[in-house]
Amino acid sequence: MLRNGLLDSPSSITSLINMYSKCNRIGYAFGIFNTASPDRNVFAYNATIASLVAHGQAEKGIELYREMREIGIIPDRFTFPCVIKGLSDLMNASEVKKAHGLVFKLELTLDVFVGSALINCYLKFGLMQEAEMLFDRLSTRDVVLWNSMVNGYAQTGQLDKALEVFREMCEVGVVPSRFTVTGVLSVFSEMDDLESGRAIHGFVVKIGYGSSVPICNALIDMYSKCKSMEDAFEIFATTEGKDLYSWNSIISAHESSGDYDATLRLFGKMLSRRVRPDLVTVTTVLPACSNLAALSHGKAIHSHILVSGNRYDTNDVLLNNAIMDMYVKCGSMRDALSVFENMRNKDVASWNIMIMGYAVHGYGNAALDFFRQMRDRRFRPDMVTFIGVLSACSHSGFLRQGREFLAQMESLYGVVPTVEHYTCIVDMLGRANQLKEAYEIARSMPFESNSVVWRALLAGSRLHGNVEIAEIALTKVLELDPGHCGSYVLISNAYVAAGRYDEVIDVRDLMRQKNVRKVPGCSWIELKDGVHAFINSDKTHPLSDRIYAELLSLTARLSEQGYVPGT
DNA sequence: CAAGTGCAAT
Repeated sequence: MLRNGLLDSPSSITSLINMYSKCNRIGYAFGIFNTASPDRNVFAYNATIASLVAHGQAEKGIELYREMREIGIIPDRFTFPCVIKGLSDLMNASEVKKAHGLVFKLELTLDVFVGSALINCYLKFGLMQEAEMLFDRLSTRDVVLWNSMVNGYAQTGQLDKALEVFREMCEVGVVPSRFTVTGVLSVFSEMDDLESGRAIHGFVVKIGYGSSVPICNALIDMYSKCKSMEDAFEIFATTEGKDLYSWNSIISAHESSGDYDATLRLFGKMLSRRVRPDLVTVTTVLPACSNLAALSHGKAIHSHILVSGNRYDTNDVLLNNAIMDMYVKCGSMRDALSVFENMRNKDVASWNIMIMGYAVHGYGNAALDFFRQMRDRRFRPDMVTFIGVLSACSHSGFLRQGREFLAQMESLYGVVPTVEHYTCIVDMLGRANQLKEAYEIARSMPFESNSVVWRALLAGSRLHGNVEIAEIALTKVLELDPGHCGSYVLISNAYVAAGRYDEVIDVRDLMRQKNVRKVPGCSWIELKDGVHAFINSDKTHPLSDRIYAELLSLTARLSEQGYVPGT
């Protein structure tokens, strides 16, 4: 076509580039731009830069911007919005400052689009004063500009400021748009302010935005963050044309309310409705698998990620951490390790997950080995790292090293110990029957003690049948957390271990008096067709006879190996 | 010839 002279004018080239860009064919758009080399004017450059930036290829777009500057093409008011957006994607603050200087020189500062791009960029960089100054100077502040300010404050966590700007915009008579509403709803989600969220919901209906999918999505999220699940589900159920955000929002709502069964169910429903999950979906669903110890579901999601080509960024650290954590919590350190070893980018959390995994599965040496490796590769251990390290010492009985780590974590690594670290130490000493020292630490540690610490001490006392310390610990637990039924069971077991059966009855009485009920123990077992929940002594499962038979033989094999259950 | 803002997970 080009050779035939049908598209020989610069304006047709620009139109063609725009057409391909709109159809998401940036390869073609870029190709047209490249073949049209003698006819490249500012229009062709603008269209191509815009296309590249809009499709996440800011690097290439900025390259073109530099090229057009070098050959002496003067950028115009259409060039800057996409160039600034591109520089903001690349987090290149110094180039933005330069571009801003050029905008000033070319007298384009009063253009709303250029101004808006600059404002958004400064907001993204957290340079609030710069953004405010530009905003104040623009005389024609349209609703888009107001939205940028409201959302900029919302996204940087300055919630009060976001609401202040929102009120100001309403006062000067600018009618909120759909974009305003979603931003303001996110503020109320973050503030856990159900009443204000409901008020916005009312406004949404009144002004006729009720069928906007993004607004419904924001409402789902607001209601779920404000812990009103019924409302969240109601909105979801009535949203016409649910998109990826709708599904991700409702899945996340169930995940954060702790309903992991429903989380997985909704994920399956989403797939059956042919809505394709993305990185956000899987990073929300994986923890649900972890919590249910649903290894096969987790593995299925992992496989789905691996076979989905470029759909997922398999170098994403958070995604890989979620996969590793799932394998750790489902008990497969081997799979976790293989993910860890194949990760190109690792962060402190990646190491922490492995250390904690080895710790709780009883591989104390492996945990400490990973700690040393992480340190040698110049990762800075943090609070969580030391929880893992101390848990490793506790679970594997490395008393000397545990004490050493606690003593050195601040001086050598700059991590100030917290109650949780002391709890690990109390737990460690308790398991090792060093109950006096454990009690001393629980009593005198430099923090307000909490029930978790005393429960750790109680668990240690039970394990070794130390009724005296168990009683002290129980008193403390009940003082700090009166409803905790596990404590009654623990002390009851301590009396059993000490042979003081008459007092076991006292505990049952006490529980009755305090109206405390033991929540039945529950375990999960994964069979071919899914995860099954078992409540202690539950005989309702269709296969319970076979399962209990299997459990009995398992227990027998365990005791042959010298394992004595601590009940 | 053509442009700027929102909602989901860590």
